[in-house]
Formats: sequence, C-alpha cells, structure tokens
Amino acid sequence: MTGGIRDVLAGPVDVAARALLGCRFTTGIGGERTAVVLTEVEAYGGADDPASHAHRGRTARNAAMFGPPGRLYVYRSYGIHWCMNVVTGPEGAPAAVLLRAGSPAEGVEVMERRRGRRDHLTDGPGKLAQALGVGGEWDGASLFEAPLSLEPPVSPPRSVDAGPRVGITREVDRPWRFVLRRG
DNA sequence: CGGTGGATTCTCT
DNA sequence: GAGAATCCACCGA
Repeated sequence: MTGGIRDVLAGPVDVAARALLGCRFTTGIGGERTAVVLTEVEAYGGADDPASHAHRGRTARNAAMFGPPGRLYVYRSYGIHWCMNVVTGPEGAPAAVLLRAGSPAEGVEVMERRRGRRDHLTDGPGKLAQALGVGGEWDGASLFEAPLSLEPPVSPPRSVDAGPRVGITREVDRPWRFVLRRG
C-alpha cells in the first residue's frame, strides 16, 4: 500500500467519490473537534462536465479545483450557505467531489450549537459545512493537514447507490450521485 | 459595469 | 409544496 485514500483521490473523480463514502472526515476548527462519516457525495468533472463549476475553465472561485488532490474546494451557494468539495485528479485537471451528507460521529453538541438546532445536523451540503465549521476561509486547505483529517473506513461500504445529481440544471442524467446504503 | 441565477435551507401553509 | 433569504462570480455589453 502506498498512499491509500490519497492515491484514489488522484484518480478518476467518480471512483474517488465512491471511495469517499464511509470515510471519517474530522475537523478541529476553532479548537472544537467534530467528525462525520460521509454518506452522500456527488462527482463533478471539468470541461467535459457541463454541470461542473470548472466547465468554463479556471476562475477565481473554482481555482482550488485545479490544484492537487486532497484539498478542499469551498464555495458559497445561493449567497447564504457554504458547500465543501474534495479536489480530485492530478493537479491542473479540475475535478471535485461535493460532500452532501454524513452521519455525525463526534462533537455532536458542537454541531448542534453551530446549526442552532438538534435535528437535521448534517443531511445536506450546506448543513454539513456549517456543522463542521467549514467556511470560505478553508478553500484550498489540505484534508491531510491539521486541523482537518480524512480517514478511510476500516472495511469498504457494503452497498452504494448511484443516481442523478441533485439541484443542477445541466447534464442531469449523469449518475454521479453516490449514496451509502445502510446495511 | 450592471443584471442574473445558483451543486440550498428554512418556514409557513 | 411553494417562496423567501441573500451574496458574489460570471457573462454580456
């Protein structure tokens, strides 16, 4: 074994997306430790993927997608929420995996405070970023350097469902949304 | 340089 | 199930 999950993130984005399911994503932002197990992700490619932010080339917003794999791409959605992606593929080739949902695994009380509620803590991309304390200042940060960490699951997920991506208007038929099926 | 619309979430009906 | 909230990157002029 060489780099484990890091090698997978350097490969094709849809393969990387599947591999991220079941991973434990931990943040120690603001001195408060929170973690989730990723349960829902979506893959986004580059110029060949009309639904991707990188479809029209490099811009100030999507620059992180062109960087090396294993970093965060964080952007503001609908002027209100932050959404997190894991950059994949080789440097210079834009691709990223949107983290849509997870299961709270650590620091639940911190997440409750950040979210301002006790239910629906991490069941959407904006909610997940808020619960973990991730905002725009983390755009480009490495997942393998403190205060972030990404740990692969002990054993691979038993079953993964694939379907169309959510909330997009282009390329709606590409089945690049992956959901961890409980079992 | 101004108009536009989004990889969303919440509240209310 | 529908509509509002709210910002800024992007695109066309």
